[in-house]
Amino acid sequence: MANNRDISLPVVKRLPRYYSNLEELMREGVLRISSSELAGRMKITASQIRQDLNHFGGFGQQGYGYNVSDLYHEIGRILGVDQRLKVILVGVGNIGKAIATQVNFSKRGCELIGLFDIDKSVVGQVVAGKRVCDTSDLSDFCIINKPEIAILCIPKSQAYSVAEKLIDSGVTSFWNFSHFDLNVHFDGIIVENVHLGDSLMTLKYRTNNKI
Amino acid sequence: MANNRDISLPVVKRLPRYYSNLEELMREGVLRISSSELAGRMKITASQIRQDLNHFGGFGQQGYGYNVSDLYHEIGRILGVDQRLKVILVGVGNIGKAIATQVNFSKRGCELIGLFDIDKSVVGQVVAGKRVCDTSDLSDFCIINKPEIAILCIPKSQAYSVAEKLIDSGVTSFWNFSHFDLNVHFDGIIVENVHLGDSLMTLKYRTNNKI
DNA sequence: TAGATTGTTAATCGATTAACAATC
DNA sequence: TAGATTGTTAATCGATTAACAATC
Repeated sequence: MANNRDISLPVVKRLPRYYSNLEELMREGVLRISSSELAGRMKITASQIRQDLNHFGGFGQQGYGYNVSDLYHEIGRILGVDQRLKVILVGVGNIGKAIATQVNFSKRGCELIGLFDIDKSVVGQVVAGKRVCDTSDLSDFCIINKPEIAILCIPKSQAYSVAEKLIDSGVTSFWNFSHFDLNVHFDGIIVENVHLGDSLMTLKYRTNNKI
Repeated sequence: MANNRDISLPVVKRLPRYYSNLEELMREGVLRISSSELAGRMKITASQIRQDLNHFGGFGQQGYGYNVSDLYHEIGRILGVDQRLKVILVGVGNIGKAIATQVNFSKRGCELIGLFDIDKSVVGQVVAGKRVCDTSDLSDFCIINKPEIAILCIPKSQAYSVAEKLIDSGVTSFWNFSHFDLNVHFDGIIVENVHLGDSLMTLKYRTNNKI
């Protein structure tokens, strides 16, 4: 079994997909599954499934396959679904509001502990059961509450100064919905980008060129 | 110059990033740039930039580099920013509303021509300047108006039947925000997935394991 | 035991990086 | 012309797939 640090990003990105497929199988009442059956369902190869899982340990049994419930819980553990990582969200506009209310944080081992906006007309509003705070309180809040993850739903123009503040206050991980390239401007941080505009343009290109 | 069909997905996914970096350079008034300067800005290699661009043609000049404005417009043309691809959105909940109002469709060569929801209390509302229609009108609308792209912001449980209807009515491309695996259930369609939950879990794993 | 299927090593494939001749 | 930098080919790296011995 490899050290978790050695796991490549493509493997990590597939873990949530395994997890939700196993959840589905549990709901269907399936007790065991072979790598090739699961591969058929997910339209990937059985080899890849066995390779991926064996990065984390031997969860299967020769001649039998994998116990669905066991594997589901193992992957849940790997993904830390029963953690309680503290998350804050900055920028409670359309997207921010949607993320705050729509994403099931607790199911994924996160806890949304603060919402921030710079706009005085938004500050004080209650979103997802929480009062939106003023961005000027951001640093103090982070130093006291030590959130691990910040969600950025702010305009590109504000991203640099907000990220700088957050990094100075100890935040290292960003779920970045802003159109700003955090990795280019800061070192040693962890970033997942959700660049909606880029995603749409990629889709458009593929639509035009049938790929 | 390769046929557009031969362009690999990793290359296609980088195009929007080149585009927005060139836009930025234009704003800064930079007239020319070498592959290594651009590489420095984007934290990628100059080799990759030259490889990527040469899939589409020789846009540079030996000893000089690339003309920023020319390259910007070439990539815009490749991405089809002055097209008017017809897009519909199904599921006007939190996320759907945010996408409809926040994404700049016209800037990206798209036109949002219809919004649909199954919930009677949402039907009739005006979102992004458009009246939300009933999902029961979806097939007729698509047969008449022939949208190329559908945005799915619906629950997993509704995804199969909605996608089937859309495919039967001629839609081939999906911007999929639902937690449903379209590619597994339908062949020959083009899908860009935005699985927010998966993205958050990936970020969490990376945060826990510092990768 | 025989059959099935894993865990793991080896082969292949594809993407990225390096090198350099072409050329502006 | 000399210097710079591209376009393109070759080398490397990493991820995926195939194969098979181990074993339940």
